[in-house]
Amino acid sequence: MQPLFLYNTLTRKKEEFKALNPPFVGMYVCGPTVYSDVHLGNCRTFMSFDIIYRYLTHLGYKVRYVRNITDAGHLESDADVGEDKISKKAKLQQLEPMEIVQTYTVDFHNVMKQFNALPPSIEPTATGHILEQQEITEAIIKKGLAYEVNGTVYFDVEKFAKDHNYTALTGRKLEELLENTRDLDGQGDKRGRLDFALWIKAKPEHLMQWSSQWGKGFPGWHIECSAMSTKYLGEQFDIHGGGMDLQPTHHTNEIAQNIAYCGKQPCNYWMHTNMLTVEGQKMSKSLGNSFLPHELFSGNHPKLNRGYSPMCVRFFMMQTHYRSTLDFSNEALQASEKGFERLMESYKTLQSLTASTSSSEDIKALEAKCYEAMNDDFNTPVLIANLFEAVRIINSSNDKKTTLTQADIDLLKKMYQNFLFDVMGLKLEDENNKTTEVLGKVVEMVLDIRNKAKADKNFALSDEVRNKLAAAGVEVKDGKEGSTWKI
RNA sequence: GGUCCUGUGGCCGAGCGGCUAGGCAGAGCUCUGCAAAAGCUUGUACAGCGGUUCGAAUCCGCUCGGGACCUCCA
Repeated sequence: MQPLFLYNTLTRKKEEFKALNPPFVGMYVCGPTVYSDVHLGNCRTFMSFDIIYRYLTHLGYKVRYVRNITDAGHLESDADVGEDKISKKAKLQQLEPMEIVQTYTVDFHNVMKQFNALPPSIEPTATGHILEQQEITEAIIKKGLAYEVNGTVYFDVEKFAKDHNYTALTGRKLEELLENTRDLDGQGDKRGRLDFALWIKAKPEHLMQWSSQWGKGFPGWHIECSAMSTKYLGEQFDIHGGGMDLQPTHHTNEIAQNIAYCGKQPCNYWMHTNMLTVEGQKMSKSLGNSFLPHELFSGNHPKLNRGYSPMCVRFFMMQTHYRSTLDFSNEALQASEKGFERLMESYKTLQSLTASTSSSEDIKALEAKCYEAMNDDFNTPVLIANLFEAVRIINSSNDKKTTLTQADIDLLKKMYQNFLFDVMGLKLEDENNKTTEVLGKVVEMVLDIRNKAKADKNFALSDEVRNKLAAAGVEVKDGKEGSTWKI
């Protein structure tokens, strides 16, 4: 297996990936909270990990990819006075909390399918693992690293930090965190300012609550990931991922919980994806500057000139490295769309290339560069740059300006299959249905007639036909060996 | 306020001590009845000011922008 390097947030550098138990790989990614529509920022993270999942699989690893669904509801503030998001929405719409969960889970799956993201191997829900969360909470209390006050259980961060590095993931200093944490309401029961809840006492009106030895309540915000990753991937696994915004609080606390529970770091590699921005600002639900995926597809949004297909958006995202911020704009989207079309067009051209006895291009070297790019922390922008080199070669061979042997043509086909379709998860947009089939025949017939006009040098008529077809959305291109067209 | 990240040609976006990124847009050429497509050629970019070095977009310092986290968020 070829060496793969990835950036580990824990060590803040690129490291060679070594699976704990090859060829098996355990990967956990923090999934969405299903209390409203997924927005593009979520999608970007999941698409980045989709590529990572696909590439690991391509390299021959047997990956168990676990991505949770947070359906138990998180508090609105880091204190036990908030109301959980899911039940808030539920009251608003007069729906059962699980009805909200169901609606948005289905919506989430639909969107990810449109983006051609593979489903994870296991997609566990927080509400399905209440017992596991309670067990871990209890175990942490027994270790003396958590305490119960009035039905709420808190993790004792300062006590934990005496024997362990609480801030390993961020590299911050504990003292600074203690000094800089803002004063928040409702922190009265906590012993330390950094302490966080493992189990929260529910008020009677709280819709989502479960029985526990500490009374009626619901799990804290970080414990679900510890519970589910441990259950499905073991106490230690290979990769843990999520958005960068989860790093300082959610993931830091998750590590603390795992170490408190079983004495081990949950995983060797922590990977974080960067944020999506709109006009320079983080796209976020709370800022209200997010587009919904369907708004992007339809173009039905004040900030968008028109719609962009899911594959175009996926390609657009792949043109930026997962650890860089990605800014959304119409111009950038349009530029990507053109590039994407050219790339996909070249795949069709590749199918009809004629072989020569020798090659004027080094396809093997190009393939090696593609692997090199992906092995360097999943550098999809560089991979795409290499694929555009392949586009140039294919087009130029089609123009008879370069030559390729059959073996090289086959290798190019393999590269497209491997990198474009299997690893990047792009696909040709669907054009196969009866209407287009009939339309194809009609266009061919019109072009036949037009060719007769051309043969008679009746260019006025042939141009008129071409213009009218163009107006109807059919683009005609005249080549040496006849005309081609596309919609 | 604290901690950290970031600033690349008209736009997007890689690179992160010496070697072409790439895409989109623009210009020229080839091909073509014309057009389109495609190919080829073309851009003397690295916020500013200092410093380290034989050599810096890439390392260090300062200044000025932008952003993230510190509070639920992918």
